[in-house]
Amino acid sequence: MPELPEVETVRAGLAPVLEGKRIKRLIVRRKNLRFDFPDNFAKRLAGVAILKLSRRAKYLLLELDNGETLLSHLGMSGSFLALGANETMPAIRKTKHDHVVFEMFDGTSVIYNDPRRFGFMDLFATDEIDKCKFLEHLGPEPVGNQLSASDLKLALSKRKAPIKTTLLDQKVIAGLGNIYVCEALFRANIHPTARSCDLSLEQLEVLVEHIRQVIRQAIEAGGSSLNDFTNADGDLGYFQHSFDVYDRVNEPCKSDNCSAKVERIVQGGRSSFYCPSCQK
DNA sequence: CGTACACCCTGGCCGC
DNA sequence: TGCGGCCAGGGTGTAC
Repeated sequence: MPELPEVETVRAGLAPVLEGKRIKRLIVRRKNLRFDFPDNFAKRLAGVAILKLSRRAKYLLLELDNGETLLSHLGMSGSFLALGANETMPAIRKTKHDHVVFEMFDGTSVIYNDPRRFGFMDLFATDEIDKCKFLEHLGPEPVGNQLSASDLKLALSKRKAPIKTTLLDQKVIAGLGNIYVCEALFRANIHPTARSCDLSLEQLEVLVEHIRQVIRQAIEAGGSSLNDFTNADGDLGYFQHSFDVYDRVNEPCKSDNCSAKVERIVQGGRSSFYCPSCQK
């Protein structure tokens, strides 16, 4: 489900609920999600305070006051819901895949739900979190000033694979997923099958600017809700209404003076949506 | 090292 | 109403 903007939306929603608060009890209803939970997971978190919520790529990081950091990945279908002390579970909500519940001393609960169980949670020493196996090879964040067209040019120089699949590689840019790669390539007028190494520095400058822009706009919109993505308050994002190409096969291109229809191809087993007229 | 592909898992939707 | 096939926001392991 979630790409960078959705994870950032979750982080922003959970921060006021969890930062500075202490965990009373952790309920873990399965022994594993994608991977086994770390040893004594619930026991290690009971009584621990959460200092700070941050995000790296598509990872949510909860810095704890015991010297450890809880790293959480939402996979394709993970979501967190915060329930205040006096709030009750929405009646229509499906609870079958509520796998982890954080019960806080102040009475709030934070529930992790993940039908497909591609998500996972792990614990690492806070001072080594950047070197943990999940984060150590990540490329630059797309927003902020770490991503430059010249660095990207170098990273792509020996890549003959299509730009679409290369941009999904988290070692190249961290946090992009299928939706925002499709959208950024459309805005930059770059065809998804273009060979990565063939793109000029000028094209990459345009691409980098559009990646930054689309990610920022999606964060402002609270992410994209395709089927059921909601933020920590249970609300839907609305960036899906702004898609130019994603999931719009056979619908008209949104560019002025373009009469083409959006097409879909499969690359690396994933759908790519693009305008055959605007993207070269 | 780069690339292609199967696979992990559940659920929604579509055609029959 | 049921069933098979296909699709889905991600990442990893393997073979070449």
